[in-house]
Amino acid sequence: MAPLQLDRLDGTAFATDPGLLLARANADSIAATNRALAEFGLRVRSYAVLAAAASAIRPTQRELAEFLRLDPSQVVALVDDLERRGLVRREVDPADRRVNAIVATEEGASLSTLASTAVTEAREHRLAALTSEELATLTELLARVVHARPAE
Amino acid sequence: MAPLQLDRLDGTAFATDPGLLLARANADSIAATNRALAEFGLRVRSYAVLAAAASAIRPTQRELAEFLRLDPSQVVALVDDLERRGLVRREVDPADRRVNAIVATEEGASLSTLASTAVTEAREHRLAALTSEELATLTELLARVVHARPAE
DNA sequence: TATTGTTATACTCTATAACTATA
DNA sequence: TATAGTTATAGAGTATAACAATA
Repeated sequence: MAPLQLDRLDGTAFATDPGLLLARANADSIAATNRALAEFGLRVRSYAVLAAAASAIRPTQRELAEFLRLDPSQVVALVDDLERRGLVRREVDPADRRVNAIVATEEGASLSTLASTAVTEAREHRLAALTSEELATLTELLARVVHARPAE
Repeated sequence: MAPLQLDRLDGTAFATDPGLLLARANADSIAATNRALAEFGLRVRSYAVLAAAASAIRPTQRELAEFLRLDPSQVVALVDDLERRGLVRREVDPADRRVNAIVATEEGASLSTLASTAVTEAREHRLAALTSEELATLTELLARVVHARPAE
């Protein structure tokens, strides 16, 4: 049988550039995840906001922006959309009336659960090349990188 | 001294979602890399094309699109820009005149070298939380994921 | 004064389809 | 017929600044 012909470019030095690998892996991840989310009317970013809203932690819009690497104004648009669809609510903090906690409605919470299952399945298919130990290692290293973000 | 206050959202279940971690790490990576590339008039994507063109491998536009997860039409625009600036050339393949090999000019090659140094420095700063062994592990796992991309 | 959320705007990136020239 | 590259266009995502309400 014919030998597996890997991409010629994968042999070059810059093919091991971590930033480039990150970008390629992320592009694949977004494409596959958006496909998995399409049936729920969600995309990667709206799903992330919904999942955060469905947690017990009652994130503020500011926290969502920081956590998801979004500008606060982008969070406004995402929350507007989810709120119009009855999936999340803005709850004004009585102690500081500038602040909105974003919480999932009952409908939003169950949609989040369904979507989460689909996302997990798509990921397992996509990351089948890794053992579960390797996936755990990858996840832990990425978490360290993300948490250690330098100030500037 | 005050305890380190991690992001509240980092305690939630979806904070360990590999896709989300990938997206957050990539957002940080793109932002930091674009800052490092600004003085060269490059951005992440144009740098990637230039670096590929500066390799010995003479990539075609099709290969660049596949490798960088770009649509072929996006490669046209990126190469147009680099070509206008005298950094790369399109060389028609005499054996198949539909195909262009993208090769760096002398000026493009030296800019690529300078930019590569800046990108590496920015990365070392950004990934200082990882040991070099951990970085090697992260790189290898990402490469496996990227190469194993399922058909659909 | 500083911060949260909001509006407005422009720019970059991505996705799709149709076209041409070669094969 | 099929493939490499191109053009055109629309949509999604990102970046910036200015503003109102609240602290």
